[in-house]
Amino acid sequence: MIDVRLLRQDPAGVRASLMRRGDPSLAEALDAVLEVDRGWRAAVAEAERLKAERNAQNEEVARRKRAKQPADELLAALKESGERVKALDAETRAFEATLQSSLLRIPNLPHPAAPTGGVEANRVVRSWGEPPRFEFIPKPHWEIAEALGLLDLPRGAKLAGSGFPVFTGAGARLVRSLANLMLDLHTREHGYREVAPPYLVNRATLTGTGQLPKFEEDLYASPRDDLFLIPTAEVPVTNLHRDEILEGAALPEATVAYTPCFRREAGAAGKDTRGLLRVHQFDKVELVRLCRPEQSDAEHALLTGHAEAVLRRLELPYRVVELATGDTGFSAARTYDLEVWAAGVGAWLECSSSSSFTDFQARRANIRFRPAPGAKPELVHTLNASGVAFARTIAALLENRQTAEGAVSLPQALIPYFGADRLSLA
RNA sequence: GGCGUGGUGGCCGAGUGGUUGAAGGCAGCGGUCUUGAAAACCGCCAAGGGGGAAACUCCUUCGUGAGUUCGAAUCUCACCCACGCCGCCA
Repeated sequence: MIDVRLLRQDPAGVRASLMRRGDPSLAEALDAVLEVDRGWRAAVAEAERLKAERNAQNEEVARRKRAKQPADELLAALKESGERVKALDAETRAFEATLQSSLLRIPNLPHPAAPTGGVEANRVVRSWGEPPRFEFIPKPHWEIAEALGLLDLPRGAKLAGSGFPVFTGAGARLVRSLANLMLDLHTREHGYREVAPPYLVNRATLTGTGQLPKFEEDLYASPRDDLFLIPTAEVPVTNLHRDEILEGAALPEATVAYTPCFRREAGAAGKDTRGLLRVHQFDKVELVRLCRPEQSDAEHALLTGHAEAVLRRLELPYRVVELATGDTGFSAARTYDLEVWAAGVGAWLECSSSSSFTDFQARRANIRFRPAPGAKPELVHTLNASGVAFARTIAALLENRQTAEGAVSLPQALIPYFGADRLSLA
């Protein structure tokens, strides 16, 4: 959620910043918020005035009762003003509800340094590794996986529908070894605390990180229980400290979680969806950091580096793309995507998204910290990055490291986890 | 899923309609005493939000929401959560 006080203080500045996202409808949304806010403030001021008046009268009533004096005329006046207070309270609540629901649908303000524009303005900020060269035409991962018995897409479709892959045999073992490799890397070398959170969460949790109320249709839900399957571990992990005040000394806080992710990806059928390119369920190791506001830019760089370390460890060539304002997600102020090269499909695949959310999620989730003992609480800044998503990483791994004989050689770092140096038929 | 009990300040725990924002205890902070510490004794001490340079001041808060009432921690309803027992289940 954006800061209402900032909006009151500098409506033009907020508007200009939001407009960098390139969505004209945001201007109207902002006007609506400002108008509701004016009404709200007027109602609150009037209600406060009336209540103060009534408090004084009530005290007098209590005093007279103790003194056994009559207070009939005061009671009559109180009854009358009570009606007005009730009406004003209802009005205030209505304003509040409207204000809240409008604000919850306005995206974060872009980071000043983020490039302005749509996807065409995204820029590659660095890259690592060389795309492999082959003496043969490299196959796409779904062919490799089928030949080696790593993946059973038809049976996944039978169980749940297309986009729900079944990893089989060495494929399942590969998933497990990747999870261990990534978790060990982040916990032992990058200092993250590991958690295993719920995969179903409530509305408050999804509102905290920004998926609700605006993107309910992207989520799988259990309506009877009013619970939703997490689209990313960011949701439960960031919300661990919802409605809490952290000690300043506890920041920055770094948490890692390995979970499946469930995404409806509605209307995404067709191109770019074959094999593991776009699925409804995939595993991901997620990194979440909470920090002081002044730390968040440095934390963002550090976090992105932690995600990159996974791809380096897996010896997968990748590039880092800084997203332009129009391509940046709803809650994020700035995002770097990590795109891994996949030789079989001949494309850069997004396998991690590293974002800084400034205080946007913290305000929604009410996550604060105490800058110093005894000081007033302030909102933290939240950041997260995939470290990394499995499906596309596995696709890249199979495609880049396939051999002429139809096997797949594994990167050094993965061998001890997997227990063999290659995936092959034998 | 059924029945029951309960949710009060950092913690424990009083409190069934009017100085209760909340007794008492513990913890914490300051002091007396002591070579130092402990013990004992005395004093202070809820949180969050708004305004203010500050002194200070206003608002909100007794699980959440709604209701009754001039007035609610206290009465009514709904919901959430915790614990116990039964049932079911990996």
